[in-house]
Amino acid sequence: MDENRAPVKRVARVAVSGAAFTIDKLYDYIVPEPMRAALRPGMRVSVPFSRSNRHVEGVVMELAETSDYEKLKPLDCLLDEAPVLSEMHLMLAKWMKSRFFCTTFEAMKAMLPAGLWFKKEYICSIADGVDRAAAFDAAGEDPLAKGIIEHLFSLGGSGDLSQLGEVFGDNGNVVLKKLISLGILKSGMKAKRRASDKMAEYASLAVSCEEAIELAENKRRAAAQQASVLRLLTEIGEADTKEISYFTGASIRTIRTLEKAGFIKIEKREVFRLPKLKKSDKPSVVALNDEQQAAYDGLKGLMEKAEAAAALLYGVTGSGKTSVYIKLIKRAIELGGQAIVLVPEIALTPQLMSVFSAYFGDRVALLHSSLSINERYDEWKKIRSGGADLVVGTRSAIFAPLDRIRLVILDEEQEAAYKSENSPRYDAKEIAKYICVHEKALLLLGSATPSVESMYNAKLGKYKLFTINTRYNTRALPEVLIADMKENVQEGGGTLLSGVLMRELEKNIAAGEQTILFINRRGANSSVACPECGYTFECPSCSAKLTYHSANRRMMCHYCGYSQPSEEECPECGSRLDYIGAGTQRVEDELGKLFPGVPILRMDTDTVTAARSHEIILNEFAEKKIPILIGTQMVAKGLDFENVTLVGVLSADQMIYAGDYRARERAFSLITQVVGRSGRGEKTGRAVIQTYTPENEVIRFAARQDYASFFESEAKLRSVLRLPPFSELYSIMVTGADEDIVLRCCCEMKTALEKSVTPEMDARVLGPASAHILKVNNRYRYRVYLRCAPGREARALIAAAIKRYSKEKRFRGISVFGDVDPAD
DNA sequence: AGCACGCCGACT
DNA sequence: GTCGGCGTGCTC
Repeated sequence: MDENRAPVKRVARVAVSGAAFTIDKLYDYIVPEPMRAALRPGMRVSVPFSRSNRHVEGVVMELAETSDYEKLKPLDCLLDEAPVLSEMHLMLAKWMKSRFFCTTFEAMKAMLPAGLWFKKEYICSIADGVDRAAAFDAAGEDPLAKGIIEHLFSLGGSGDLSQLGEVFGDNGNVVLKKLISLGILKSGMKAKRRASDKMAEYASLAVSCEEAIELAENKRRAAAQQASVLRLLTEIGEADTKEISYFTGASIRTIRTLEKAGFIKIEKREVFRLPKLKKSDKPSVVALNDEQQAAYDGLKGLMEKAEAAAALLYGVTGSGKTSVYIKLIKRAIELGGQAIVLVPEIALTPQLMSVFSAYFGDRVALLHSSLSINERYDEWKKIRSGGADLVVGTRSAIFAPLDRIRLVILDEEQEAAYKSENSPRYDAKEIAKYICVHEKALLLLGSATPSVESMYNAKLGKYKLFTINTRYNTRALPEVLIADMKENVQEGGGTLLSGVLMRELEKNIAAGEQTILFINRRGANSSVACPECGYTFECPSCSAKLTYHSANRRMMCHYCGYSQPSEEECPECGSRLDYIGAGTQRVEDELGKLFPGVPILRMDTDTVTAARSHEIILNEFAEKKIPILIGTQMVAKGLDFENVTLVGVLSADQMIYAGDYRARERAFSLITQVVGRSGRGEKTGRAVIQTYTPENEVIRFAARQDYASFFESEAKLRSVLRLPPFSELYSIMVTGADEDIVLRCCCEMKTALEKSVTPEMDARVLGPASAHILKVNNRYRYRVYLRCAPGREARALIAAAIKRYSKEKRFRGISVFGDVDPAD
């Protein structure tokens, strides 16, 4: 042991979960003597907090010595044996607090798997020293009280409080309180981990192979099963006892007998419930073409320097960025490092996932949203114990507990999915930058249509730019037709499918080739409207329309989760309602009429369920050669079908003109990708883009797959409008039940901000503007924006404003949140 | 946020 | 008298 270690510190500085943003800071606690030796920063502890000394969770950020012990409380207990967060992650949490306006604890909570957290169970039990007679005596004639006491005794003295509430109803709670005040019952709390460690027993031979074989041969018929266990173990060395019993038919008891006899030994070991991976084909050697090789060489050079670096890999669709990633990851591992690969949404990139597992085998850990709590927890443990060199996952995988990170890759870096839409609203790209700077690692952003911000940084030289221009196998770009929907309507056609698209569809069906029709998400949700009077169903507590979900045949509110059964008739005029939405389903209907008998596959939130995943639908599409696939965003990415020679974008306009300043960028990216889907096999593809504004340059650039021109035009526009990356945009959202108070608070905050900005910040305060959905859960939502030059001062101003206005007495009942570069 | 403390009105 | 309403202030 290290004799010269610094003296054990007596004070722990803790980030607590009970503290809101306004009062969030590190709170000091005395570490009781017996815990001092074991306590280290990064461990979770339970501490008494506030006047009531309620027990809250916290994370020890640092250890210290301090002189005024008198006012400190001692911490209750340690919740971990070893730190769950590294020094780097603790620093990251502090930085996230200032960057994303969350508490330090919230930031750390986002870093750890849910399975690691404790679920508090409130229990109620018979008080010490109270026997049956005394308890029933106290209950008197109250049947409810008698029932509760009887129930508790039948449970062995204590029960879950919420369960008791369910069994005995609201009056039960009143009686419980009374019994507690009489001292008959006591309430308590039990902490339980959300995920448990799964243990398995492994058996192996305790004797040599030769002895085991001899033993097995000398066994009598009656002990045939014992013999087969021994034989199996001589062959495979060791195995899970459950598996042994499965393969040999021997019971666990038989195996135990062998252990008692000393022939085998059994040990308990932790096992990881890992998500099963589809084994893909054996990996071939990655061969790079000249451009790929050049990019790889440059990136490798950056990585080997072991200095923080950032690079943008701009490679057109189908240019083989993945091959470059794989070689780079291999190199990072050779250097003794580890890598993280982030993908925007795991469901959309199954191919990528299986490619990585084929190359890196079980040294890959997967972290994504569709893992169960237990699987996720186990993957996290596997990573922490050094069992993975490569972590592949969605946004939160950036927090993977690796300790030798050399490379972080963000694939499709322009995707909005990298920004968290719930608190803490962090941006995985920002986190990746922070981590790479601190770990002296290489950050690699990859995209076929880089975000304006990233390309701008590349042009400034902040990111090193690598370009791959040639498509793999040098396939030709698809031929793009732009269908003017204005003409279509004048000619008496519908508003969904243009004549151009119809003719191309006909050709494709006749040729036995496949078509993908893309409809964007907005409008694909079917809000219910009366065809006669136009009545729509609204959520009673939000200013949002209810949407129909065919899975449960209910109308639901996306914002608060309210739902009601669907109705047959319009409550206003009594006419029959139809539940065919405006989106994919309507297109499917129309196509069904136009091409009777032609199979059509639909992929949207309605048809994609747990049992029928994306993958299953896509396999069906590929294998059965179904002529037409209609879908939302989901069909736009990562799919590669040889027989698809026609792609249709049904309404390009909705994407371009709806929403925030990034709508054009998103539309360009999406259309470019969709068009790129066509003709990935031998045959050249075609694409049809339907629009009411064929002269729109976003559409023209996307049709030509002309990123360079798009970037130039968009960058100029942003520069003129002083939008990111030429400025920074912050939003402060104020919510409250009283619309007047919310608005008054916003106005006052705006004036205050205008006064406190300095000329150097070059700032403008905008708003107040109502949020995209004004009312959610009966709370009105308005925001004030601050647009200014990038810098720390602005963040401090925002943080101060949040603190000040959430405490302001005049604005009682409001909540204030801050957000950087808000997504809507 | 969440909880205790304290100061007022209604009621066994 | 006291139970409980909510306004106020604090959190190592």
